[in-house]
Amino acid sequence: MAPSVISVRFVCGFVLGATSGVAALKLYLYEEQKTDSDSSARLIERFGLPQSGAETRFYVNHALSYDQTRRTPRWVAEHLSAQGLLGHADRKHCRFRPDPGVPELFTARNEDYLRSGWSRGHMAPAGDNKSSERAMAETFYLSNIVPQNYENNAGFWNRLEMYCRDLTQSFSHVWIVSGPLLLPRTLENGSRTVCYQLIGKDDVAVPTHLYKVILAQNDSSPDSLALGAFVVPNAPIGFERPLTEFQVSLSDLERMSGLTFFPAVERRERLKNLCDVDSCQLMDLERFTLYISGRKVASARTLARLEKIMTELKDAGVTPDHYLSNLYLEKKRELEEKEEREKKPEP
DNA sequence: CGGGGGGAACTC
DNA sequence: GAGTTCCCCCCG
Repeated sequence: MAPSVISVRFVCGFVLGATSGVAALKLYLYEEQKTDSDSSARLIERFGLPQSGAETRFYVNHALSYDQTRRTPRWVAEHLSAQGLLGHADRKHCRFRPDPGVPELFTARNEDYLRSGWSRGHMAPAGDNKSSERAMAETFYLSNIVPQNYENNAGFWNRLEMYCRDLTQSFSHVWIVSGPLLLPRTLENGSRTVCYQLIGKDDVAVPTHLYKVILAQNDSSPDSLALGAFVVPNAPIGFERPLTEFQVSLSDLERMSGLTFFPAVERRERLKNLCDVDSCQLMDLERFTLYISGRKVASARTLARLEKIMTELKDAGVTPDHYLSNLYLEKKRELEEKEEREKKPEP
């Protein structure tokens, strides 16, 4: 079958200097002051003022603001705790689908992503919602999804999400805000320019970067909050790159994103650096490979598949640890019984 | 854990 | 016949 023709579209724009922003702020303040005592203020909104659809949307276990222009979220917020991560909801029972709460005119569709060269990357991860089938299903709404590099999604970003879940072992509460960024770059002529790809008939914007803000708190010292902000390019990132390489200051991320994170936190100047009070270390290659192999062993359905997983692990130069070895032996017994049963009732 | 794809079965 | 859904396969 011939490969289908894929139209690739890009959006480019210039980033204005900071001075115009200051001017706009002054004008805004002036207008607001003037219209406060002006009855004609009502006339301007007789037929309503434009709506952006950026209001906060609440789901079982996450909340987000949707960007109707980019067909992606602006931000997605969630709260993690050790207790809340327990459960057995299975992503195999979930399907990516348009968010029924987003107007059809502005929603992304699966066809936009399929064969686009980009994967559908969760912002609130499915793996954070094993406690509830509904909560997990809602994370598969395309309002929670951005076009993400395959290797990044399955690799570095995946390990970052695992690290966030691990934090619930050290902290009572972990709040996370994740989202896409469309960052400018400097062209050869020196101009600061935003340029990003659009995919599908709905022109879903491919972010240049992804961000994650992590806020952690312990019940034992609730006044002591630790925060880390990270900006990750939407591209493959190898195991040799530490998470700390991608850490940025909160204010820098706020400048980039136009968002104010955790506005209700008092005394922000007293926030501790997460990477000072915690390792901020992602899984290394060996541990990650062992973990992935464990998941594959658990889901193996034939002995042939099971043996292939172990062979590939050996070829990768990784020795199974006790956990994986036991998992393998249990699975082997289970599959041997199963395949024996399937042979017997032959008519 | 994070993502794909194809095909059978089903519906209209 | 086209579209949808589910199941099972695969990959890093």
